[in-house]
Amino acid sequence: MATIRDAARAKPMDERRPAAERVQRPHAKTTERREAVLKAAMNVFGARGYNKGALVEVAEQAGMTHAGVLHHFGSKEGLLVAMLKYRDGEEVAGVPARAQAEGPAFLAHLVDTVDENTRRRGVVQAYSVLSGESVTDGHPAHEYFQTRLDVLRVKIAGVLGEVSGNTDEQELLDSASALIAVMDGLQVQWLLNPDAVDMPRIVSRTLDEIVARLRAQAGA
Amino acid sequence: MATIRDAARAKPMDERRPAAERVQRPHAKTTERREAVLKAAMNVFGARGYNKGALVEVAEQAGMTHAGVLHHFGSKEGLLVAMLKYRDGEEVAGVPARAQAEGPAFLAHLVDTVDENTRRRGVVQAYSVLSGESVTDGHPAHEYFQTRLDVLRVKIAGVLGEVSGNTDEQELLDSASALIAVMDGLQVQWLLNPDAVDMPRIVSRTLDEIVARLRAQAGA
DNA sequence: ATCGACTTACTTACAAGTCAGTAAGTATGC
DNA sequence: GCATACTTACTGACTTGTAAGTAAGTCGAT
Repeated sequence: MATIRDAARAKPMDERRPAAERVQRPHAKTTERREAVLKAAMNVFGARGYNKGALVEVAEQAGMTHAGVLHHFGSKEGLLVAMLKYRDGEEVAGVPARAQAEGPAFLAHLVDTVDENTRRRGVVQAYSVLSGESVTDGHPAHEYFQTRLDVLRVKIAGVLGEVSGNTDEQELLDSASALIAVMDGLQVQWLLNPDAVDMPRIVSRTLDEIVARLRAQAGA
Repeated sequence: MATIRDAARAKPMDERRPAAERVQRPHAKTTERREAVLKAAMNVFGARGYNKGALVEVAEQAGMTHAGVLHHFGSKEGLLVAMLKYRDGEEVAGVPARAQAEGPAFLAHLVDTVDENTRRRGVVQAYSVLSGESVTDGHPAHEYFQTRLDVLRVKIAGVLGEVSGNTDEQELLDSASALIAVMDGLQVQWLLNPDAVDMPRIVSRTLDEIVARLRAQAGA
């Protein structure tokens, strides 16, 4: 997104900060309106991707003009980043115990999430599209997915260690990588052919296998 | 890409077919030039994605103008489809025995490919970006990836059956889905953090586990 | 072998549209 | 009265695709 030409075009840093970053927040319904925009962004970026998803369409779905969206988030990139953060926050707020759960509970929640996802196609599509796009040069979500995956890998490796009693760090990280890969990879397959792939069944079976093998290795 | 407006704008069907589809192919170096364009397309679409990848950049890398590219492939969509087909053909031609291999040899070749891919970042990136994009509404590569995954799933399930002696169709297809998911999912993780993920090791270990479990089930 | 008819492989120039971002104004809550 | 939450109007950059022209390759008939 950020090319050399963009830098040349940029105006001297004046008061261009988006509304949300400012100190005061006078209007009562501001948070509400911003959420409407963020939800619209999920729809549009999920359906069309970040590059092809247009601000006008996001704005329309939120009931304002595209300039209104830019008023709130400063730039298209700002909107995407805000949307990603919002999504994370919502998941934590909506299902508070999930991310904080420890041990077996965390793994159970992982499988539950996969099951819920079969009824939330839009969310799955947004995740798959954006994580695919994020590996391109200079994509605004690059860092987000990078740290997300790193954090998740370490977290899962830790829990797998707890559950299995295995202490081989490399083995635990590899297993975590494989589990994440199965979940993410299946999403794409499921989106392209929902009838051919039973995500929850395959994920839970894979998880069982991984834990069983880690236990066996720990015992040996 | 194909909207209602396109249909209205379309000229009466005259001689608008791209060069390649015509009967005669006069110039000797045509195939060579077309290949140069297709390779450029791999680079550009791999680095930026299909939506953000511009024809001008493809053309530049191939040493012509964007109108020249359109002369050969008719449209941007035509170029992408041709590129996808070319890639498949090249793989078969470059490693003739690979796709046709049966039984254990096929599985060994899968792992070999993963290993090779660690030295072909561009190819991996193109595949990951485009397969992610392909789940969006009306993406030109949607059908390509849909059938590619379906074919691969059935093929792998068949080979897993041969190798393990297991005859549970559902189980074999699930295992195939999981194996494909691991390979595809790891690619994204590897692209985002190459040092954190050892693709060949994890894939071959996953494959071993899958075969072992299918054998155990078959024996029971 | 070579001449002429035709096709191919491009180029430059343009059309038409899309998109993010800016500037300036208005209305409304605080 | 002042910042906020917008809107309208506009700009400029970039897009794909088309039209028209030119040079060169190919081929059949001589």
